[in-house]
Amino acid sequence: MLHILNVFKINEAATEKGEQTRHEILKSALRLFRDQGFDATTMRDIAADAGVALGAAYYYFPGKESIIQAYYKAVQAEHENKISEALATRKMDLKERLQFVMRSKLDILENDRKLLGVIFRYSGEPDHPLSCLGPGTAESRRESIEIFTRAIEDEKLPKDLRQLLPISLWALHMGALILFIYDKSPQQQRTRKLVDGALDLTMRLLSLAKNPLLRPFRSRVLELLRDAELLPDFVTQETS
Amino acid sequence: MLHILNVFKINEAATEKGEQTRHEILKSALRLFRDQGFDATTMRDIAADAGVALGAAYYYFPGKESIIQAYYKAVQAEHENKISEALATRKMDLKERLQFVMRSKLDILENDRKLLGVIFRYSGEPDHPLSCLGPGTAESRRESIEIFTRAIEDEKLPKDLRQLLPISLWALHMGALILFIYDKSPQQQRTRKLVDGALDLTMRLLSLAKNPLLRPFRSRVLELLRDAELLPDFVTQETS
DNA sequence: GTCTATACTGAGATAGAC
DNA sequence: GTCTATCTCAGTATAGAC
Repeated sequence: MLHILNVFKINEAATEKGEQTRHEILKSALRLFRDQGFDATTMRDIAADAGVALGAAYYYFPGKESIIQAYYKAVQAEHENKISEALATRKMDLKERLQFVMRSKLDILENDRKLLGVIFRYSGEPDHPLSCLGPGTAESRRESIEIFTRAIEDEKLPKDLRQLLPISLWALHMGALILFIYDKSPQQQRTRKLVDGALDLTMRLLSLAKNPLLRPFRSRVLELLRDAELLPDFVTQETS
Repeated sequence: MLHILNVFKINEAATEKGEQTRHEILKSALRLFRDQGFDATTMRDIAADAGVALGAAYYYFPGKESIIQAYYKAVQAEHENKISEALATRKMDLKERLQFVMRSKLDILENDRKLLGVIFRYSGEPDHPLSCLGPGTAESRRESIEIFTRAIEDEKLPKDLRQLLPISLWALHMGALILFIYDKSPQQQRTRKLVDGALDLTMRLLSLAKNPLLRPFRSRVLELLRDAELLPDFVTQETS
Protein backbone atom coordinates (compact mmCIF):
# COMPACT_ATOMS: atom_id res chain seq x y z
CA MET A 1 0.00 0.00 0.00
CA LEU A 2 2.60 2.47 -1.05
CA HIS A 3 1.06 5.81 -1.76
CA ILE A 4 1.96 8.69 -3.95
CA LEU A 5 2.75 11.02 -1.11
CA ASN A 6 6.40 10.05 -1.21
CA VAL A 7 6.72 12.73 -3.81
CA PHE A 8 5.94 15.41 -1.34
CA LYS A 9 8.69 14.30 1.01
CA ILE A 10 10.95 16.49 -1.05
CA ASN A 11 8.88 19.47 0.03
CA GLU A 12 8.29 18.11 3.46
CA ALA A 13 11.96 18.23 4.38
CA ALA A 14 13.27 21.69 3.63
CA THR A 15 10.27 23.96 3.88
CA GLU A 16 8.86 26.96 5.64
CA LYS A 17 5.70 26.94 7.62
CA GLY A 18 3.52 27.75 4.63
CA GLU A 19 4.60 24.81 2.57
CA GLN A 20 4.14 22.61 5.58
CA THR A 21 0.52 23.67 6.00
CA ARG A 22 -0.13 23.33 2.31
CA HIS A 23 1.23 19.84 2.50
CA GLU A 24 -0.91 18.95 5.49
CA ILE A 25 -4.02 20.10 3.67
CA LEU A 26 -3.09 18.15 0.58
CA LYS A 27 -2.39 15.04 2.65
CA SER A 28 -5.69 15.25 4.47
CA ALA A 29 -7.57 15.91 1.27
CA LEU A 30 -6.12 12.91 -0.49
CA ARG A 31 -6.78 10.62 2.44
CA LEU A 32 -10.38 11.77 2.63
CA PHE A 33 -10.83 11.55 -1.14
CA ARG A 34 -9.54 7.98 -1.08
CA ASP A 35 -11.69 7.18 1.92
CA GLN A 36 -15.03 8.68 1.11
CA GLY A 37 -14.65 9.69 -2.51
CA PHE A 38 -14.15 13.08 -4.07
CA ASP A 39 -17.70 14.36 -4.12
CA ALA A 40 -18.53 13.17 -0.63
CA THR A 41 -15.58 15.07 0.79
CA THR A 42 -16.16 18.74 1.57
CA MET A 43 -13.61 21.48 1.95
CA ARG A 44 -14.78 21.71 5.54
CA ASP A 45 -13.91 18.04 6.07
CA ILE A 46 -10.50 18.64 4.64
CA ALA A 47 -9.83 21.71 6.73
CA ALA A 48 -11.03 19.98 9.88
CA ASP A 49 -8.93 16.91 9.20
CA ALA A 50 -5.86 19.02 8.53
CA GLY A 51 -6.52 20.97 11.70
CA VAL A 52 -6.84 24.32 9.99
CA ALA A 53 -9.69 26.74 9.40
CA LEU A 54 -11.76 26.60 6.28
CA GLY A 55 -10.22 29.83 5.09
CA ALA A 56 -6.76 28.32 5.26
CA ALA A 57 -7.73 25.51 2.95
CA TYR A 58 -9.10 28.00 0.47
CA TYR A 59 -6.04 30.14 0.95
CA TYR A 60 -3.87 27.38 -0.49
CA PHE A 61 -6.28 25.81 -2.92
CA PRO A 62 -8.93 27.71 -4.87
CA GLY A 63 -11.17 24.67 -4.67
CA LYS A 64 -11.43 20.94 -4.39
CA GLU A 65 -10.55 20.40 -8.00
CA SER A 66 -7.32 22.27 -7.72
CA ILE A 67 -6.28 19.77 -5.04
CA ILE A 68 -6.80 17.00 -7.54
CA GLN A 69 -4.76 18.97 -10.00
CA ALA A 70 -1.93 19.23 -7.49
CA TYR A 71 -2.20 15.50 -6.93
CA TYR A 72 -1.98 14.72 -10.61
CA LYS A 73 1.03 16.98 -10.97
CA ALA A 74 2.71 15.00 -8.22
CA VAL A 75 1.83 11.78 -10.02
CA GLN A 76 3.44 13.05 -13.17
CA ALA A 77 6.51 14.17 -11.27
CA GLU A 78 6.88 10.76 -9.72
CA HIS A 79 6.36 9.11 -13.08
CA GLU A 80 9.13 11.20 -14.60
CA ASN A 81 11.43 10.38 -11.72
CA LYS A 82 10.82 6.67 -12.03
CA ILE A 83 11.51 6.78 -15.73
CA SER A 84 14.63 8.92 -15.53
CA GLU A 85 15.99 6.56 -12.93
CA ALA A 86 15.16 3.45 -14.92
CA LEU A 87 16.57 4.86 -18.15
CA ALA A 88 19.78 5.75 -16.36
CA THR A 89 20.35 2.41 -14.66
CA ARG A 90 18.94 -0.27 -16.96
CA LYS A 91 19.57 -1.10 -20.57
CA MET A 92 16.21 -1.55 -22.25
CA ASP A 93 15.12 -1.92 -25.83
CA LEU A 94 12.27 0.12 -27.26
CA LYS A 95 9.51 -2.23 -26.27
CA GLU A 96 10.84 -2.59 -22.76
CA ARG A 97 11.08 1.16 -22.38
CA LEU A 98 7.53 1.72 -23.53
CA GLN A 99 6.33 -1.07 -21.30
CA PHE A 100 8.09 0.53 -18.40
CA VAL A 101 6.50 3.90 -19.10
CA MET A 102 3.02 2.44 -19.26
CA ARG A 103 3.33 0.01 -16.40
CA SER A 104 4.92 2.42 -13.99
CA LYS A 105 2.13 4.91 -14.62
CA LEU A 106 -0.48 2.29 -13.79
CA ASP A 107 1.49 1.23 -10.73
CA ILE A 108 1.55 4.77 -9.41
CA LEU A 109 -2.20 5.21 -9.90
CA GLU A 110 -3.19 1.74 -8.79
CA ASN A 111 -4.84 2.74 -5.53
CA ASP A 112 -6.27 6.00 -6.78
CA ARG A 113 -8.45 4.95 -9.64
CA LYS A 114 -11.40 6.80 -8.19
CA LEU A 115 -9.51 10.04 -7.90
CA LEU A 116 -8.32 9.63 -11.45
CA GLY A 117 -11.88 9.86 -12.69
CA VAL A 118 -12.10 13.49 -11.63
CA ILE A 119 -9.29 14.32 -14.07
CA PHE A 120 -11.64 13.43 -16.90
CA ARG A 121 -14.59 15.36 -15.57
CA TYR A 122 -14.15 18.34 -17.84
CA SER A 123 -12.84 16.53 -20.88
CA GLY A 124 -15.88 17.70 -22.83
CA GLU A 125 -15.55 21.35 -21.86
CA PRO A 126 -12.71 23.04 -23.76
CA ASP A 127 -12.86 26.28 -21.83
CA HIS A 128 -12.70 24.79 -18.38
CA PRO A 129 -9.22 25.24 -16.90
CA LEU A 130 -9.19 21.60 -15.84
CA SER A 131 -10.26 20.17 -19.17
CA CYS A 132 -7.80 17.35 -19.68
CA LEU A 133 -7.64 18.11 -23.40
CA GLY A 134 -7.93 21.87 -23.29
CA PRO A 135 -5.50 24.79 -23.28
CA GLY A 136 -5.56 24.98 -19.49
CA THR A 137 -3.69 21.71 -19.16
CA ALA A 138 -1.49 22.09 -22.24
CA GLU A 139 1.71 22.29 -20.24
CA SER A 140 0.97 19.16 -18.24
CA ARG A 141 0.03 17.39 -21.45
CA ARG A 142 3.22 18.50 -23.15
CA GLU A 143 5.25 17.01 -20.33
CA SER A 144 3.33 13.80 -20.54
CA ILE A 145 3.91 13.50 -24.28
CA GLU A 146 7.54 14.41 -23.76
CA ILE A 147 8.00 11.27 -21.72
CA PHE A 148 7.14 9.21 -24.76
CA THR A 149 9.34 11.35 -26.97
CA ARG A 150 12.25 10.59 -24.68
CA ALA A 151 11.44 6.90 -24.63
CA ILE A 152 11.81 6.66 -28.40
CA GLU A 153 14.51 9.24 -29.02
CA ASP A 154 17.39 6.77 -29.36
CA GLU A 155 15.50 4.74 -31.91
CA LYS A 156 16.22 4.93 -35.60
CA LEU A 157 12.96 6.14 -37.03
CA PRO A 158 11.78 8.11 -40.04
CA LYS A 159 10.97 11.69 -39.17
CA ASP A 160 7.25 11.39 -39.65
CA LEU A 161 6.94 8.44 -37.34
CA ARG A 162 9.05 10.24 -34.79
CA GLN A 163 6.39 12.91 -34.80
CA LEU A 164 3.46 10.55 -34.86
CA LEU A 165 4.53 8.01 -32.28
CA PRO A 166 4.66 10.07 -29.09
CA ILE A 167 1.20 11.49 -29.56
CA SER A 168 -0.19 8.07 -30.46
CA LEU A 169 1.41 6.50 -27.42
CA TRP A 170 0.09 9.29 -25.27
CA ALA A 171 -3.39 8.67 -26.65
CA LEU A 172 -3.01 4.97 -25.95
CA HIS A 173 -1.94 5.86 -22.43
CA MET A 174 -5.00 8.06 -21.94
CA GLY A 175 -7.25 5.29 -23.20
CA ALA A 176 -5.53 2.88 -20.87
CA LEU A 177 -6.25 5.20 -17.94
CA ILE A 178 -9.94 5.22 -18.80
CA LEU A 179 -10.05 1.45 -19.07
CA PHE A 180 -8.06 1.28 -15.84
CA ILE A 181 -10.74 3.24 -14.02
CA TYR A 182 -13.47 0.91 -15.23
CA ASP A 183 -11.44 -2.25 -14.79
CA LYS A 184 -12.90 -4.43 -12.07
CA SER A 185 -10.62 -7.41 -12.71
CA PRO A 186 -8.18 -8.35 -9.91
CA GLN A 187 -5.21 -5.98 -9.92
CA GLN A 188 -6.67 -4.57 -13.13
CA GLN A 189 -5.12 -7.40 -15.09
CA ARG A 190 -7.35 -6.61 -18.03
CA THR A 191 -5.86 -3.17 -18.50
CA ARG A 192 -2.33 -4.39 -18.01
CA LYS A 193 -2.79 -7.14 -20.55
CA LEU A 194 -4.31 -4.76 -23.05
CA VAL A 195 -1.44 -2.32 -22.67
CA ASP A 196 1.10 -5.07 -23.20
CA GLY A 197 -0.79 -6.38 -26.20
CA ALA A 198 -1.21 -2.96 -27.69
CA LEU A 199 2.48 -2.25 -27.34
CA ASP A 200 3.23 -5.59 -28.92
CA LEU A 201 1.02 -4.66 -31.86
CA THR A 202 2.67 -1.27 -32.04
CA MET A 203 6.08 -2.91 -32.38
CA ARG A 204 4.87 -5.12 -35.18
CA LEU A 205 3.20 -2.21 -36.91
CA LEU A 206 6.39 -0.21 -36.66
CA SER A 207 8.44 -2.80 -38.47
CA LEU A 208 5.63 -3.31 -40.93
CA ALA A 209 5.41 0.40 -41.65
CA LYS A 210 8.38 0.07 -43.98
CA ASN A 211 6.54 -2.41 -46.17
CA PRO A 212 5.82 -0.76 -49.53
CA LEU A 213 2.30 -2.12 -49.41
CA LEU A 214 1.50 0.01 -46.38
CA ARG A 215 3.33 3.16 -47.41
CA PRO A 216 0.23 4.90 -48.71
CA PHE A 217 -1.51 4.23 -45.43
CA ARG A 218 1.24 5.74 -43.39
CA SER A 219 1.26 9.02 -45.25
CA ARG A 220 -2.51 8.99 -45.41
CA VAL A 221 -2.81 8.71 -41.66
CA LEU A 222 -0.31 11.47 -41.15
CA GLU A 223 -2.06 13.74 -43.61
CA LEU A 224 -5.34 13.08 -41.90
CA LEU A 225 -4.08 13.91 -38.44
CA ARG A 226 -2.22 16.94 -39.70
CA ASP A 227 -5.36 18.28 -41.34
CA ALA A 228 -7.30 17.72 -38.17
CA GLU A 229 -4.54 19.51 -36.27
CA LEU A 230 -4.17 16.57 -33.98
CA LEU A 231 -0.40 16.43 -34.11
CA PRO A 232 1.55 17.74 -31.10
CA ASP A 233 1.55 21.34 -32.24
CA PHE A 234 -2.14 21.43 -31.69
CA VAL A 235 -2.28 19.40 -28.57
CA THR A 236 0.44 21.21 -26.72
CA GLN A 237 -0.24 24.80 -27.60
CA GLU A 238 -2.89 27.29 -26.78
CA THR A 239 -5.74 27.52 -29.20
CA SER A 240 -7.22 30.96 -29.40
CA MET B 1 -30.93 27.57 -37.06
CA LEU B 2 -32.99 24.45 -36.97
CA HIS B 3 -33.05 22.96 -33.54
CA ILE B 4 -33.49 19.54 -32.15
CA LEU B 5 -36.80 20.31 -30.55
CA ASN B 6 -38.66 19.12 -33.60
CA VAL B 7 -38.38 15.71 -32.06
CA PHE B 8 -40.62 16.67 -29.25
CA LYS B 9 -43.34 17.79 -31.56
CA ILE B 10 -44.48 14.20 -31.51
CA ASN B 11 -45.23 14.60 -27.83
CA GLU B 12 -46.47 18.12 -28.21
CA ALA B 13 -49.38 17.07 -30.36
CA ALA B 14 -51.25 14.31 -28.55
CA THR B 15 -50.56 14.96 -24.92
CA GLU B 16 -52.10 15.57 -21.52
CA LYS B 17 -51.33 18.49 -19.32
CA GLY B 18 -48.41 16.75 -17.63
CA GLU B 19 -46.52 16.04 -20.79
CA GLN B 20 -47.14 19.58 -21.89
CA THR B 21 -45.54 20.99 -18.75
CA ARG B 22 -42.65 18.60 -19.01
CA HIS B 23 -42.10 19.75 -22.51
CA GLU B 24 -42.20 23.41 -21.53
CA ILE B 25 -39.58 22.82 -18.87
CA LEU B 26 -37.37 20.91 -21.26
CA LYS B 27 -37.72 23.61 -23.87
CA SER B 28 -36.83 26.39 -21.44
CA ALA B 29 -33.94 24.42 -20.06
CA LEU B 30 -32.41 23.79 -23.45
CA ARG B 31 -32.77 27.39 -24.51
CA LEU B 32 -31.12 28.61 -21.33
CA PHE B 33 -28.40 25.99 -21.55
CA ARG B 34 -27.63 27.08 -25.09
CA ASP B 35 -27.78 30.71 -24.08
CA GLN B 36 -25.81 30.87 -20.87
CA GLY B 37 -24.27 27.44 -20.65
CA PHE B 38 -25.13 24.46 -18.50
CA ASP B 39 -23.46 25.43 -15.24
CA ALA B 40 -24.55 29.04 -15.35
CA THR B 41 -28.16 27.98 -15.66
CA THR B 42 -29.93 27.19 -12.41
CA MET B 43 -33.01 25.13 -11.87
CA ARG B 44 -34.61 28.34 -10.65
CA ASP B 45 -33.87 30.00 -13.98
CA ILE B 46 -35.40 27.10 -15.79
CA ALA B 47 -38.50 27.02 -13.66
CA ALA B 48 -38.95 30.78 -13.94
CA ASP B 49 -38.51 30.72 -17.69
CA ALA B 50 -40.97 27.89 -18.07
CA GLY B 51 -43.42 29.72 -15.84
CA VAL B 52 -43.60 27.01 -13.20
CA ALA B 53 -42.40 26.74 -9.63
CA LEU B 54 -39.04 25.24 -8.76
CA GLY B 55 -40.74 22.17 -7.35
CA ALA B 56 -42.49 21.50 -10.63
CA ALA B 57 -39.20 21.37 -12.45
CA TYR B 58 -37.92 18.85 -9.94
CA TYR B 59 -41.14 16.91 -10.22
CA TYR B 60 -40.39 16.18 -13.87
CA PHE B 61 -36.63 16.00 -13.75
CA PRO B 62 -34.66 14.63 -10.81
CA GLY B 63 -31.96 17.19 -11.56
CA LYS B 64 -30.30 19.33 -14.13
CA GLU B 65 -28.29 16.48 -15.55
CA SER B 66 -31.33 14.40 -16.22
CA ILE B 67 -32.51 17.18 -18.52
CA ILE B 68 -29.37 16.77 -20.55
CA GLN B 69 -30.01 13.06 -20.59
CA ALA B 70 -33.49 13.64 -21.98
CA TYR B 71 -31.98 15.91 -24.60
CA TYR B 72 -29.42 13.34 -25.68
CA LYS B 73 -32.09 10.68 -25.90
CA ALA B 74 -34.01 12.96 -28.24
CA VAL B 75 -30.88 13.45 -30.30
CA GLN B 76 -30.45 9.73 -30.65
CA ALA B 77 -34.08 9.29 -31.57
CA GLU B 78 -33.78 11.89 -34.28
CA HIS B 79 -30.57 10.30 -35.50
CA GLU B 80 -32.26 6.94 -35.80
CA ASN B 81 -35.17 8.50 -37.65
CA LYS B 82 -32.94 10.25 -40.13
CA ILE B 83 -31.06 7.05 -40.81
CA SER B 84 -34.09 4.82 -41.16
CA GLU B 85 -35.55 7.29 -43.59
CA ALA B 86 -32.37 7.57 -45.62
CA LEU B 87 -31.82 3.82 -45.72
CA ALA B 88 -35.38 3.34 -46.93
CA THR B 89 -35.33 5.93 -49.69
CA ARG B 90 -31.78 6.05 -51.07
CA LYS B 91 -29.50 3.40 -52.45
CA MET B 92 -26.13 3.82 -50.79
CA ASP B 93 -22.98 1.76 -50.71
CA LEU B 94 -21.19 0.98 -47.45
CA LYS B 95 -19.06 4.08 -47.39
CA GLU B 96 -21.97 6.34 -48.20
CA ARG B 97 -24.03 4.76 -45.45
CA LEU B 98 -21.33 5.23 -42.86
CA GLN B 99 -20.75 8.77 -44.02
CA PHE B 100 -24.42 9.45 -43.67
CA VAL B 101 -24.48 8.07 -40.13
CA MET B 102 -21.54 10.18 -39.04
CA ARG B 103 -22.48 13.36 -40.84
CA SER B 104 -26.09 13.36 -39.78
CA LYS B 105 -25.05 12.98 -36.16
CA LEU B 106 -22.78 15.99 -36.42
CA ASP B 107 -25.49 17.94 -38.20
CA ILE B 108 -27.93 17.29 -35.41
CA LEU B 109 -25.48 18.37 -32.74
CA GLU B 110 -24.00 21.27 -34.65
CA ASN B 111 -25.50 24.04 -32.53
CA ASP B 112 -25.27 22.21 -29.24
CA ARG B 113 -21.61 21.49 -28.90
CA LYS B 114 -21.51 23.04 -25.47
CA LEU B 115 -24.33 20.92 -24.19
CA LEU B 116 -22.64 17.87 -25.58
CA GLY B 117 -19.71 18.41 -23.25
CA VAL B 118 -21.87 17.62 -20.25
CA ILE B 119 -22.45 14.12 -21.62
CA PHE B 120 -18.78 13.42 -21.07
CA ARG B 121 -18.62 14.85 -17.59
CA TYR B 122 -18.79 11.55 -15.79
CA SER B 123 -16.85 9.48 -18.29
CA GLY B 124 -14.23 8.80 -15.63
CA GLU B 125 -16.69 7.71 -12.97
CA PRO B 126 -18.03 4.21 -13.67
CA ASP B 127 -20.60 4.25 -10.90
CA HIS B 128 -22.24 7.51 -11.83
CA PRO B 129 -25.57 6.89 -13.57
CA LEU B 130 -24.63 9.36 -16.29
CA SER B 131 -21.20 7.95 -17.00
CA CYS B 132 -21.16 7.77 -20.78
CA LEU B 133 -19.21 4.49 -20.64
CA GLY B 134 -20.80 2.98 -17.57
CA PRO B 135 -23.63 0.54 -16.89
CA GLY B 136 -26.09 3.37 -16.35
CA THR B 137 -26.02 4.32 -20.02
CA ALA B 138 -25.59 0.81 -21.41
CA GLU B 139 -28.96 0.82 -23.11
CA SER B 140 -28.39 4.10 -24.86
CA ARG B 141 -24.95 2.90 -25.91
CA ARG B 142 -26.37 -0.33 -27.23
CA GLU B 143 -28.77 1.60 -29.42
CA SER B 144 -26.00 3.78 -30.68
CA ILE B 145 -23.85 0.80 -31.61
CA GLU B 146 -26.86 -0.85 -33.19
CA ILE B 147 -27.04 1.97 -35.70
CA PHE B 148 -23.65 0.99 -37.00
CA THR B 149 -24.57 -2.68 -36.97
CA ARG B 150 -27.52 -1.87 -39.20
CA ALA B 151 -25.39 0.24 -41.50
CA ILE B 152 -23.10 -2.70 -42.26
CA GLU B 153 -25.56 -5.60 -42.08
CA ASP B 154 -26.06 -5.99 -45.82
CA GLU B 155 -22.34 -6.16 -46.39
CA LYS B 156 -20.51 -9.39 -47.05
CA LEU B 157 -18.10 -9.59 -44.17
CA PRO B 158 -16.34 -12.28 -42.19
CA LYS B 159 -17.96 -12.91 -38.84
CA ASP B 160 -15.19 -11.47 -36.74
CA LEU B 161 -15.16 -8.20 -38.61
CA ARG B 162 -18.91 -8.03 -38.33
CA GLN B 163 -18.43 -8.08 -34.60
CA LEU B 164 -15.50 -5.72 -34.54
CA LEU B 165 -16.68 -3.04 -36.94
CA PRO B 166 -19.73 -1.63 -35.15
CA ILE B 167 -17.89 -1.08 -31.91
CA SER B 168 -14.91 0.43 -33.73
CA LEU B 169 -17.14 2.77 -35.65
CA TRP B 170 -18.94 3.72 -32.49
CA ALA B 171 -15.60 4.49 -30.87
CA LEU B 172 -14.63 6.57 -33.87
CA HIS B 173 -17.92 8.38 -33.56
CA MET B 174 -17.31 9.11 -29.88
CA GLY B 175 -13.87 10.43 -30.67
CA ALA B 176 -15.35 12.57 -33.40
CA LEU B 177 -17.81 14.04 -30.91
CA ILE B 178 -14.97 15.03 -28.60
CA LEU B 179 -13.04 16.62 -31.44
CA PHE B 180 -16.27 18.28 -32.55
CA ILE B 181 -16.62 19.96 -29.17
CA TYR B 182 -13.09 21.34 -29.33
CA ASP B 183 -13.25 22.24 -32.99
CA LYS B 184 -13.08 26.00 -33.48
CA SER B 185 -12.79 25.86 -37.28
CA PRO B 186 -15.68 27.35 -39.27
CA GLN B 187 -18.59 24.92 -39.39
CA GLN B 188 -16.27 22.46 -37.65
CA GLN B 189 -14.72 21.59 -41.00
CA ARG B 190 -11.79 19.95 -39.23
CA THR B 191 -13.96 17.35 -37.59
CA ARG B 192 -15.94 16.70 -40.73
CA LYS B 193 -12.80 16.25 -42.77
CA LEU B 194 -11.33 13.92 -40.21
CA VAL B 195 -14.45 11.79 -40.14
CA ASP B 196 -14.46 11.51 -43.91
CA GLY B 197 -10.78 10.69 -43.99
CA ALA B 198 -11.10 8.15 -41.23
CA LEU B 199 -13.96 6.42 -43.02
CA ASP B 200 -11.92 6.42 -46.20
CA LEU B 201 -9.09 4.73 -44.32
CA THR B 202 -11.52 2.28 -42.81
CA MET B 203 -12.72 1.26 -46.27
CA ARG B 204 -9.18 0.68 -47.44
CA LEU B 205 -8.33 -1.24 -44.32
CA LEU B 206 -11.39 -3.40 -44.79
CA SER B 207 -10.35 -4.50 -48.25
CA LEU B 208 -6.79 -4.90 -47.08
CA ALA B 209 -7.85 -7.07 -44.16
CA LYS B 210 -8.09 -10.01 -46.50
CA ASN B 211 -4.43 -9.73 -47.45
CA PRO B 212 -2.58 -12.76 -46.03
CA LEU B 213 0.17 -10.48 -44.80
CA LEU B 214 -2.22 -8.79 -42.40
CA ARG B 215 -4.12 -11.84 -41.24
CA PRO B 216 -2.11 -12.28 -38.06
CA PHE B 217 -2.80 -8.67 -37.16
CA ARG B 218 -6.49 -9.02 -37.59
CA SER B 219 -6.79 -11.99 -35.27
CA ARG B 220 -4.30 -10.42 -32.89
CA VAL B 221 -6.38 -7.26 -32.57
CA LEU B 222 -9.51 -9.28 -32.02
CA GLU B 223 -7.86 -11.44 -29.40
CA LEU B 224 -6.60 -8.36 -27.64
CA LEU B 225 -9.97 -6.67 -27.50
CA ARG B 226 -11.69 -9.85 -26.49
CA ASP B 227 -9.27 -10.32 -23.61
CA ALA B 228 -9.83 -6.78 -22.52
CA GLU B 229 -13.57 -7.40 -22.73
CA LEU B 230 -13.96 -4.42 -25.01
CA LEU B 231 -16.19 -6.15 -27.52
CA PRO B 232 -19.92 -5.34 -27.47
CA ASP B 233 -20.77 -7.88 -24.80
CA PHE B 234 -18.82 -5.83 -22.34
CA VAL B 235 -19.83 -2.44 -23.50
CA THR B 236 -23.52 -3.08 -23.64
CA GLN B 237 -24.12 -5.13 -20.57
CA GLU B 238 -24.06 -4.48 -16.90
CA THR B 239 -20.80 -5.16 -15.16
CA SER B 240 -21.21 -6.24 -11.60
C1' DG C 1 2.43 36.65 4.19
C1' DT C 2 -0.24 33.06 7.04
C1' DC C 3 -4.18 31.93 9.33
C1' DT C 4 -8.71 32.05 12.33
C1' DA C 5 -13.42 32.90 13.05
C1' DT C 6 -17.69 33.85 11.47
C1' DA C 7 -21.18 35.10 8.65
C1' DC C 8 -23.34 35.41 4.01
C1' DT C 9 -24.90 33.95 -0.67
C1' DG C 10 -26.60 31.12 -3.97
C1' DA C 11 -28.07 26.85 -5.74
C1' DG C 12 -29.46 21.94 -5.63
C1' DA C 13 -32.64 19.32 -3.60
C1' DT C 14 -36.86 17.90 -0.67
C1' DA C 15 -41.30 17.95 2.26
C1' DG C 16 -45.60 18.79 2.67
C1' DA C 17 -49.64 21.79 1.78
C1' DC C 18 -53.19 22.45 -1.69
C1' DG D 1 -49.50 17.90 -10.45
C1' DT D 2 -48.09 21.95 -8.71
C1' DC D 3 -46.54 25.42 -5.41
C1' DT D 4 -44.39 27.39 -1.17
C1' DA D 5 -41.32 26.95 2.30
C1' DT D 6 -37.31 25.09 3.86
C1' DC D 7 -32.96 22.48 4.27
C1' DT D 8 -28.15 21.71 3.23
C1' DC D 9 -23.95 22.83 1.95
C1' DA D 10 -20.18 24.43 -1.23
C1' DG D 11 -17.96 28.41 -1.94
C1' DT D 12 -17.08 33.43 -0.83
C1' DA D 13 -16.23 37.48 1.86
C1' DT D 14 -14.42 39.86 5.47
C1' DA D 15 -12.31 41.47 9.51
C1' DG D 16 -8.77 40.89 12.15
C1' DA D 17 -4.77 38.12 14.95
C1' DC D 18 0.02 37.09 14.46
